[in-house]
Amino acid sequence: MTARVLDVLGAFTAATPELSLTEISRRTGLPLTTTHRLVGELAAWGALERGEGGLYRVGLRLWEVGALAPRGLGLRERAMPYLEDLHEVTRENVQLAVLDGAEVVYVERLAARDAVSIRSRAGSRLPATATGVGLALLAHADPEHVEKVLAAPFRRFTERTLTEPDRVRHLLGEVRRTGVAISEQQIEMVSQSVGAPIRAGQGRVVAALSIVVPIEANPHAYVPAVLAAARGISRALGASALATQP
Amino acid sequence: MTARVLDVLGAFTAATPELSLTEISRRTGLPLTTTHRLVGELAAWGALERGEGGLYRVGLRLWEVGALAPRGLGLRERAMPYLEDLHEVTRENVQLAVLDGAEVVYVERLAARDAVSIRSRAGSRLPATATGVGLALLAHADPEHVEKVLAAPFRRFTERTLTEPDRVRHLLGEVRRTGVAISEQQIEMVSQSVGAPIRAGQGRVVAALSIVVPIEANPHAYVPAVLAAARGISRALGASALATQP
DNA sequence: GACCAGCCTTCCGTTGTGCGGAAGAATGCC
DNA sequence: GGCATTCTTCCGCACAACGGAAGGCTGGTC
Repeated sequence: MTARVLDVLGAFTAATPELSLTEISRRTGLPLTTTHRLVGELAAWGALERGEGGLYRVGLRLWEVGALAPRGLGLRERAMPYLEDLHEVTRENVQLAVLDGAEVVYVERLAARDAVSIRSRAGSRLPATATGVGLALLAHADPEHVEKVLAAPFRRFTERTLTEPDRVRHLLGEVRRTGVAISEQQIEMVSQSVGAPIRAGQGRVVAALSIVVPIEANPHAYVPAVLAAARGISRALGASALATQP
Repeated sequence: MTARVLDVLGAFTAATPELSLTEISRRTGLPLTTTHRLVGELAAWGALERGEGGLYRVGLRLWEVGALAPRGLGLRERAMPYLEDLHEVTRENVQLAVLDGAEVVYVERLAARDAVSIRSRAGSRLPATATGVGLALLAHADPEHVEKVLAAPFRRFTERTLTEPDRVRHLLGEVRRTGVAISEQQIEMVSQSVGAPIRAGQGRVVAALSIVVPIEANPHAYVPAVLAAARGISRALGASALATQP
């Protein structure tokens, strides 16, 4: 029955953070009565909250428990000073992400006012092969895992989105050599990103950061600043036993 | 049985973000077999993750769902530019919090390198009456709710921590008049905070921000900057129907 | 190398808790 | 006022969750 509780929580998305009881029932496929009961129990604990209009939303208590995730806010807490430095120095969007299967999950995103707009937000996911952070993470991931990722279907956003496994393998080799991943126009035609891996104890790559700049900009100009921030965070994590990815 | 699943999640704390199976069983009072089964189901979904040493921790998937909480990351996402402005201009610690019962929950905290150290982190809680953000929130809360809060036992941190209901009532009146809450030496003897309410659609107070400075500083000097940031965030939230507190 | 303590995993008989259809209340729209 | 939709409550039923027992695994001690 645990699965049902989690299905209810999984019904909420970034696009629809507030749902009616009936809508939750529809999305989870559970009978209305069952949904009513589960939602009531989740609300009593604080995992869900009910607004004035009768719509349910994720509650503060769940956010608090979620905030204990070492790979979530735990990571961003320690990375934050370096992200802010990079953000201040470059005046561009800065992102921090971890690998989860074939996707990256954005743990933090510092948007810049006049910068090119980006579609990620904290908590959102994108395919690893289509992002600077993802390429930086895959370049240092277990080769078996990389092959699994490349064997799965690719998701396309623009005509520049990578879709051939061999091109990705080649690019990952370049990333390993240069230490940075440059991803051009894969998500939006107007932007590119420069990503670098972040290491924790024993040198394992546990996260990546990237800066997102307009396609007209020279990405190589940002490489020193991105690498400096990534190294700063890596040093900050050096004493921590933050676990590696699968 | 929903309660058991949530009890398992509730076993994790900021002090102990990683737990063994036996420890989870101990903390929740559940038999080992039951704990094993529930933890396995939570891990299969991604709400928990198991590290190499066999310890469990809150998983990314739960953080992602938690990130959908409008009163959590939803709020901070929109507040962030103003928090960063305040942070940059003042070079002090900046916090964003919401009221939950008799406590405030910190949704964001921007620490400053050379600033007085503070004990809150995103996801942590403190009594509302003992903090700048809490006083700013209570000043504009439903009077019945305020009386409930004042009727409960007070938690003391320093000899300056407020513990008399009448003094709090008086102070809340001042906060309503001046628009800001100054909380001196209530949590740590070396610091004080300046808090201001943040309003959403229809003028309801839904959150508060504060700046934490050394006790030697003149708190009134920060009032204009704090109010400006609070008003900026309030305007940013004006178009949103972010719900009010209970 | 043997032994022990502590932790974790698997099995399986038992039972009580979760299930969900039915009926009705509430709300908003025409 | 009638209707459609959503939400709430009741309660008989059955099966999925329960958890003790047994055993495996690991690391430390002698």
